[in-house]
Amino acid sequence: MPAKRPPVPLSRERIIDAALHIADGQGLRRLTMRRLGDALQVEAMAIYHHLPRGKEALMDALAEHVTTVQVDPAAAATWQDRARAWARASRAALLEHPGVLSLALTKPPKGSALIAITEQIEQLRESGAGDPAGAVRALRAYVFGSVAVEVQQSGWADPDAEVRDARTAEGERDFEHGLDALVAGLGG
Amino acid sequence: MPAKRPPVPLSRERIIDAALHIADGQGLRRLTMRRLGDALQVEAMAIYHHLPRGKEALMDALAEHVTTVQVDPAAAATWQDRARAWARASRAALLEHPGVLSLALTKPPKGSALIAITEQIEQLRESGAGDPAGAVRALRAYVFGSVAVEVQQSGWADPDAEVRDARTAEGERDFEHGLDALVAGLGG
DNA sequence: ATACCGATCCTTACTATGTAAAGGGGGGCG
DNA sequence: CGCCCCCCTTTACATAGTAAGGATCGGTAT
Repeated sequence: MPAKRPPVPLSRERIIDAALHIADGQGLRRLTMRRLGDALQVEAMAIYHHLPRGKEALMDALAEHVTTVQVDPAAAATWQDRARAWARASRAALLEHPGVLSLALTKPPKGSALIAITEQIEQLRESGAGDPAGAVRALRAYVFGSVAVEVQQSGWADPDAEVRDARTAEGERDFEHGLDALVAGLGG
Repeated sequence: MPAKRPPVPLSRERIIDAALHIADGQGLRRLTMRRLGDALQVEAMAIYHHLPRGKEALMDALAEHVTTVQVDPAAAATWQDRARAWARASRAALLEHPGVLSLALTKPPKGSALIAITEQIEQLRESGAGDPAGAVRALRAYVFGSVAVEVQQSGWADPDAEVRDARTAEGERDFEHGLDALVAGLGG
């Protein structure tokens, strides 16, 4: 009497959400197809129907998810303010899921993440930045590095640390401080 | 008839060198105990004698290896020059082994890497930097992020890219440019 | 020399993981 | 009612990490 239907049907979104939950809660190493299946009340192989390339596709999707950000262009007029808004949004997105940070830092941007980057370049160009592509590269580098150091220092990798949120007030202060310096430096 | 001795005896350094070679050449995911054993002309289990905690210890050792840098304090007098020298050395060490970059970015510093950091803080303090710990955090963040973006853009992760060296002239120019801005910003 | 011993390496075996292949059941359409 | 397709399950296999227990060697004490 096998082959029952799961309570709620599977979907790409539900898979990614569950994967993020597991990676954030127990680390990327413990994110396995079978565990992911258990979390979704489904056998592991069911996932392959929604993510045809298996775990590789899952990893790509996770990286894409935490690196895709968009900011309202109307919220800021100068390219400096837009750059800052984008950097803050990126930092927030990455800190929300420290478990997949290594993927975000390692995998080259694809799909929606890549689109978001080109959009950001366009926004900076329109608002008068010189070398907008270089500015976005520098901003991405700054955000990536800041988040990496913040997560390291929050003791997130430590399995027996009660710290489950990588965000700290000190980290935010440092981030804002360096961001101001970087944006100022991009002008010259 | 079993149990022959390997041509040249195993050692922690040889293991780490071989592991770096595999990770750089075929990616972290292909770095397996058995493959590492093959590269060393040894059975996989022999490695555990030199790295008692197994693969976890190996990963820690690799991260430690590419994040341990030292700069001659006599080579630069001002804290700005020392900061720049340290940043350049760190970047070079990380770019030399792009295969283990995700470990370096993710794992908190331990052992010799941690010692090198505290030494660097001390050097900056002695040469007159205000908030040397904050400066080192900012420099580490900048180096990490820059290298991450450089490696991403070099197409290193792409399995069928002929690019086996992540260093580019453009990357270096951007790095130096941002480094100047950051060091300037740290002064205020 | 002989007997022992500890460091180093091998063999075997077990569990966990990713995933290819094929099967089953349920709903919609003819 | 019969057929088919979509979604999920079963089964199976290659590969991974590593615990447990030998085997081999060089050296040391007797």
